[in-house]
Amino acid sequence: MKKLTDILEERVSQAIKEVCGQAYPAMVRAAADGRFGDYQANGVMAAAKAVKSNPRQLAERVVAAMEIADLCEPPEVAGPGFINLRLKDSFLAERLLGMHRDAARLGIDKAETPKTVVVDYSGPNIAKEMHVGHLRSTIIGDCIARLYEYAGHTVIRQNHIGDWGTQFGKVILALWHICMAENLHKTEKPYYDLNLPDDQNATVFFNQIVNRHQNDWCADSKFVEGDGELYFRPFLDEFSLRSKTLWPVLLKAYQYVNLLDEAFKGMKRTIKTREKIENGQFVYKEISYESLSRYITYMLQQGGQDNEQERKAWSCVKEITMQHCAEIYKLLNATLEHPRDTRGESDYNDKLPQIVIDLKARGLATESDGAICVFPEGFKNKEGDPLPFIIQKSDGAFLYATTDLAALRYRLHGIEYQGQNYQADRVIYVTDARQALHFQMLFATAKLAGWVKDGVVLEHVTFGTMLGEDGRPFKTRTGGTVKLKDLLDEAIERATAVVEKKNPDLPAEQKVNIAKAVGVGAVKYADYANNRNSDYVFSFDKMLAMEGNTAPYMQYAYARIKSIERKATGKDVDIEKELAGIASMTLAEPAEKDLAKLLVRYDQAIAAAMAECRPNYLTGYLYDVAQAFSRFYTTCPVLTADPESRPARLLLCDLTARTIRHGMSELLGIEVVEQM
RNA sequence: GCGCUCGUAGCUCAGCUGGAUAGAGCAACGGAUUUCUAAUCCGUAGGUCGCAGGUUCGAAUCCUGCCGGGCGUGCCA
Repeated sequence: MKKLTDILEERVSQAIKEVCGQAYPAMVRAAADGRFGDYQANGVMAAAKAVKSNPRQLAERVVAAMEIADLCEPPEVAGPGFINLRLKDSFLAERLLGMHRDAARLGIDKAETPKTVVVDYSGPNIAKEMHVGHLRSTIIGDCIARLYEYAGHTVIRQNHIGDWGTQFGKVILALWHICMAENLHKTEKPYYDLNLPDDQNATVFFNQIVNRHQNDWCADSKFVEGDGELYFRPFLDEFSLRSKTLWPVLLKAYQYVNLLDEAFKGMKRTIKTREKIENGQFVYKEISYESLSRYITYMLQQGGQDNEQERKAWSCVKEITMQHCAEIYKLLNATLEHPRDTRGESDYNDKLPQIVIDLKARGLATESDGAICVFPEGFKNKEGDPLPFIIQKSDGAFLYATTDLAALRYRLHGIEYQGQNYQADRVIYVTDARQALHFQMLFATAKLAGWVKDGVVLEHVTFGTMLGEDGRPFKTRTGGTVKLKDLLDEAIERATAVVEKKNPDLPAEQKVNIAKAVGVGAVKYADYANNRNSDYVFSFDKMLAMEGNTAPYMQYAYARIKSIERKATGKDVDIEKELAGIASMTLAEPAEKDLAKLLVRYDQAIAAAMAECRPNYLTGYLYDVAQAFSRFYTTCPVLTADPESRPARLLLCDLTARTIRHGMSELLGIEVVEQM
């Protein structure tokens, strides 16, 4: 079905055009106040100004010229020139029935011209657990992807994971430590399980570790010293089979390597390493222990056969991390589990030099203080000088600006996705607001480079910070970052307690499912319900409250409807038959009418949420629906209603349930439950 | 300094390209349950929309200035 507001807009605009001799938008909106009608057209006042006539009189003439009797009661002119529209019962009924007939899409059409939309979101880092900082990007991005997909566009999700940086040497080292602990120190407690000594004994302790490290390295030799063929390679070969159990160990070992790195700053310890040279021979050299992880990173980034173990280790770590992320995505109901949706920094690695070469060749990038920079117009630094977008550091290394440029070019020029080639019409980045300047410069640079065709939209969808109840960034009591898993587990735990209290007689398995839906749903919904631009205060108590604009409230409304459906047969009500028999309906009760009028606005709510990538427009709408339903529920009995009014009430229940289910489950990725 | 962003009821927040008397929830107070899940509903009270100008028939919304918070601002991401 055509969008309701579009239909009204068209009719009123047509009348304005007839009266004024020129087109002006009718600006049809849902009425601010029910007493003014259902919709109001605000455009006449602006049109009156343009044609220099009295707005009230113009409105009268527009009303006279308007052909809308099939849709609305006779329109009224009010105030300075508003036109108030009240939907005819017959038209309202027609819309409701149209929604009812279209089970899959609730009467909402797909976009006439489907676009290719890239949504870049979540972006976790390798070898780290997802934490609360990833929550907003993941779920807001997911909602945007779902919205565009539902609207009929081709959505390409891009999880731009942080899998290529200076920390990878450390991660590989951590993996190696695990391997050595398992093979050479079976009887001892691994170092990464030990508490570190205090300052006094630290030097001795750390020296022991380096010595052991050196000895281990020498011991792991089969063909030549330190080739890692004895232990490390077999370890890596079997890694996949054990990845699940190794994940927590890796996290610990990685932390431990970080500690070592800190501890060895300035200690001037050296350690032996090897490097393969041209003729196939190894050369050995001593490097400072401090720089070991950087050295491994260097080897990794060199690529090639000689550094195969580093690459293998790296890909093992990537695999294990993505398994962890997939679990979180599954729990969150984020549609980002498929490997094709992940394309991280490393995928662009070999494209980076060319990006710099191209930009230099076009004269866009220049050298400044040793770094290669683009200076897009309009960006200034503290001194008022042009602000650089640095694409290559003075030491020759590339940075995230370079990677982002490569990724953007890939998205604009040709994406390989499910065996087809796409070019993005729209690229949406979902990251926190602190990166706004970076993306402005990124987009400006891409435009300077001529990569962005006319009509292509680059968009940075920002969001604010999650705050604790003290109003400061959300942290654990000890000041650490909160793991996403822990956060969700706690939400589920709290929800379990509520379910247990409210509905102890449900089967255990069902209670588990309800607690998960309610707990995770509460966290997601609370985030969605906030204007994404503002920082928001995270509170379990508020989001799990059953009152107010919360997931449980929505889920409860849905469960009540399902309960009516279950009880129908016991009261000799054949819902399907009654729904099928509806040809027209009268909605006598105000609560019925209010609910009905809200239901036909679903298309508008989705359009608004999509236009500005604001999930809170959708939650706001769904909350209105749920509230209207709750009022209806208390004043209008359904199953025991008169045979004349019952079919309409059943229809309202059915549409409410489907709207809530669709909005919550399909668009927000929040499960609804049959009982709670 | 400059840029971005926020400032709305005691608290947490909505407010959809400017639209009529600014809305929810919590907290407070009062009411509703022999009837489909009271995890609900109804009512009362609570606001100089940070401040001051400006544009407009009309401003929480747009513009300017100021005040206050957060973030960013050349080799981290």
